[in-house]
Parts: sequence; C-alpha cells; structure tokens
Amino acid sequence: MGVITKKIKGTEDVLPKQSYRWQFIENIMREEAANFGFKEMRTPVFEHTELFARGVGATTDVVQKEMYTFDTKGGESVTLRPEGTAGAARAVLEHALTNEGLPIKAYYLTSCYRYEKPQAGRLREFHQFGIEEYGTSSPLADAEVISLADSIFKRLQINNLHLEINSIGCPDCRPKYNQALKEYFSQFKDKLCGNCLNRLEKNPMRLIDCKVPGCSEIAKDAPSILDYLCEECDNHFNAVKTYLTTAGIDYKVNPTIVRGLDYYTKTVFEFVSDAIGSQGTVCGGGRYDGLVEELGGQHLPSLGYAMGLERLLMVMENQGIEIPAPEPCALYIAGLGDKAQVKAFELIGAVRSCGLSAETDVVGRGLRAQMKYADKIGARFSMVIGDNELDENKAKVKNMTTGEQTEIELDGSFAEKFSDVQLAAKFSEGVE
RNA sequence: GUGGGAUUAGCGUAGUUGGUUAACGCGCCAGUUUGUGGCACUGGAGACCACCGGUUCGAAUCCGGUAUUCCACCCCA
Repeated sequence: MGVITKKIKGTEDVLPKQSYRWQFIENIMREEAANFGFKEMRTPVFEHTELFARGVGATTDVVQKEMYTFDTKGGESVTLRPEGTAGAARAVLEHALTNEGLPIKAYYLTSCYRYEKPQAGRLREFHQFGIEEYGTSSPLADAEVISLADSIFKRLQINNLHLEINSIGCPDCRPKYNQALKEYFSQFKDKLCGNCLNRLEKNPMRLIDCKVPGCSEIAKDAPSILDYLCEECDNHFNAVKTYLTTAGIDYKVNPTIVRGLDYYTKTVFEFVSDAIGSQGTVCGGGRYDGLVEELGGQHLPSLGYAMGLERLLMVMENQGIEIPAPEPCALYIAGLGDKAQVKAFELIGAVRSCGLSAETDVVGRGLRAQMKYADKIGARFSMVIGDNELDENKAKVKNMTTGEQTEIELDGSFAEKFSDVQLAAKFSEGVE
C-alpha cells in the first residue's frame, strides 16, 4: 500500500460505522455542560507559537519536544494546539470577555496535536472535551467543575474511575515547598536518576512522581506539599474537599499529583482508570489562577480541565457499556423497472420530508438484492413498487420484524399514512 | 527519545526440517425459473504474504534494515 493510502502515524479515522459512538458521548458532554451553564467556544487549531510557550510553560515537555510547530509563508512561527486552555485564555483576553460579566464559563470539543510516541490511548492527533471557567477564586467553582465531570461520567455509566485531588499551592507557598524539596532530595544526590538531578533545581516538584524505583523510594519520605500550604491555599483546599463531599463525590487526596503544565495553581485533580493500561488518566485539570496574567491580562483566577475522548471510549468499551445504536432506516422502497424507480424516489422524498429516514436503490440491483440490502441496513419497513402498484396506485408496506403487511395508497398523503403505520408498530412493540 | 513484542485478502486466523496455482471463517458481489430480506446451497471478486535488501537453484518461511502497530518507560488527555 502506497503512502497516499496510509494515514499518518498516530492518527485515527472514525469510520461511518463507529461515528455514533463519538456523537453519543459528545452529545452528553454538550448537554451536561449546558446544564451547568457552560457555552461552547471554538478557537483556531493553530496559534502563535509564543502563546503556548508562555501559557503552557517553556520548560514543559509538551512545549519543549512535543509541539507541531512550523513557519508560515509569511515567516511567522505557528503551532498546532497541544491543548485547549491557552487558546481559550487568549480568546478571553482578545475579546475582553471579562466585560460581559464574570464568571466566563465555556467548553470546547476539539482535536489537539502532540508529537509523541504513539501507543494505545496516546495519539498524535487526539480529541478533548474541555471546561474553562474564568473569573472566580471560590472553591465552589472547583467543586462545580469537578462535579460537571462527575455527572458526565455518571451519565455515560462509567463507574471504574477514581478521582484523585491535590493542591500544589500558590506563588506564596510553593517556593517554600520547593526549597524544602531541594534540601530533602539534595541529601540523596548520588542516588537520583539523571532526569531528577536535572529537575532538582528547576522544578523540584516533578521529583515527587518519578517512577524510577530508586527515586520513588526516596520520594516516599519527601515533604508533602500539604504541610507547606499557606493559610489561604489550605483553606481553599479544605473547602473544595468539603464541597465535594457535600456533592457526594468520592475522592482521594494524592499529594504526588503535580501535573506537567506550568499554569496550574492550588487545586489539581485527575480522574484515573486502571483498566486501560498506562495511559489511564481520562480527565485532568485544576486551577490556573496566574494564567491570564501570564498572558498579559489582569489577574483573573480561573480553572478547568480536559477529558480525552479516545481514552473515554476505551474505558467505556473496557467496561462493556453499550452505546445506543443510531435509528435504522424507517422505510426502504424497492423499485422494479425505471418507472417504478422514479416513483420510489418520489415517495422516499415525501417520507424524508416528514422527518423519517427512507432509502431506495441507487445501485441498480434486482429485487432480491434490494431486499437483502433493506435487511442489512436494518430497515424497519420495506415496500416493493412495480407495474402492478403503479396501475393500482397502492402498495404493501411490510414490517421487517413481524412480516406483517399493510396496504397503503400511493397518493399525496402517503408519507402521513406511512408515518401512522410506523407509529402503530412502535406502539405495539412498546405495549408488548 | 529508550527498551521489548507483533505484521499473511476489508476483519479474524492457518500455513517451519525453506519447494509446484498461499488455505479457512466472517464480510462483500452474484445466482438458486416467472415480483420480496433473515436460513441454506452454489459460484465469484479480493493478498505483489508490511516495505527494501541479503542468503539460496528456490523465501510467507532464514538474516539485516525501514515502516506501522501494541506493551512498558517518559509525558499527558
């Protein structure tokens, strides 16, 4: 197979047979977001590279080695978005949305791009549902946002995720914690992995979740951020926990969650599955009170999170959750001969105008093959039109599950009559 | 970026002491007398055995490289 018929590494096609699965979860996300007062926001797939460098953080892995960055013909450096928050924050600033009243509550459903080594649950083009809330420092907002994620999972009937939360402090308390970490880990300099040694000065919090056995052994007894939170952060964190409990949401405090994007402050959280392999974080996010300011705006406390749609679908599949299949074709009309085929075409048009799905042969197949096709697509009813039907202006509509046939006149009110037959059949199925 | 496994028709698989037209199931297409699907039967299409190179008289089969994919690390959704 040549290059032109091969998709790019780390990308996936969603084929017609599968798309309903995506639509199902997307619809639920849209509905739940709307119930919580969030409106959709759509931003461009690419932005100035500098936006991500500043927003996500110049020292992060995402920015340093995973971005799709290229120069335009005009010589600008642009980057395919590796995540959704930076673009959203940019749009908030650019359009001065703060003037429309706070908080700003938005969601997005989009593709993101990261140049990583692909494996299950980690693609180079992947899709996220994300929540963005700007202009509130209240812990109630943290709980609300988490609660939105939780209700989405509940509506999807996912029950094998667990919520882990942490607070990583603010610019007041974190430096003290970082200092404590440096002092602690410096005692073990000769035992740390190279990666950790590099990070010891720049970003000591990352040492806490290092998976290298020797490091994780040392990290076990490292000081906990929770002992270093300033009074404000501590109060905030406690309030978030209280609200979560009030909302009936189970959580586990995990002081080793630090997150790899620089913009996080205070609350961070993850919904994790242990059923889909090592890429188990289905949803991750937190508070980023300094982000808007970092991008040149006012101080605007904010928060949000992103869910990976591919991972979510994996979790659902793993849990055996059945996603309702789309409604099949309501009526298939088989045509015998050119004249009848024209009539069939006319009739399905009328049925479609009533909001029902209808199909007829567009391939030129014989009657038997047409019936097989009707069966294959799961058509609820079928009808055959040939010379006899044209002469009498009547045809028999066949219920494909019961085999029952009903005669209908092929006049101007055909579509309405068919609609009645269809309703009656649905009614009797329901009653039975 | 590091390490390991896999790669045979659309899908799932069989195929080793290397040897004539690469097999099977599902799916697809068509037919099984005159105008009716599901079942069954018959037939058909569809694979340069991932790609490139090497060993050999001869390679799907052995060796090397590349690509893709999966697993773990890393990172994250």
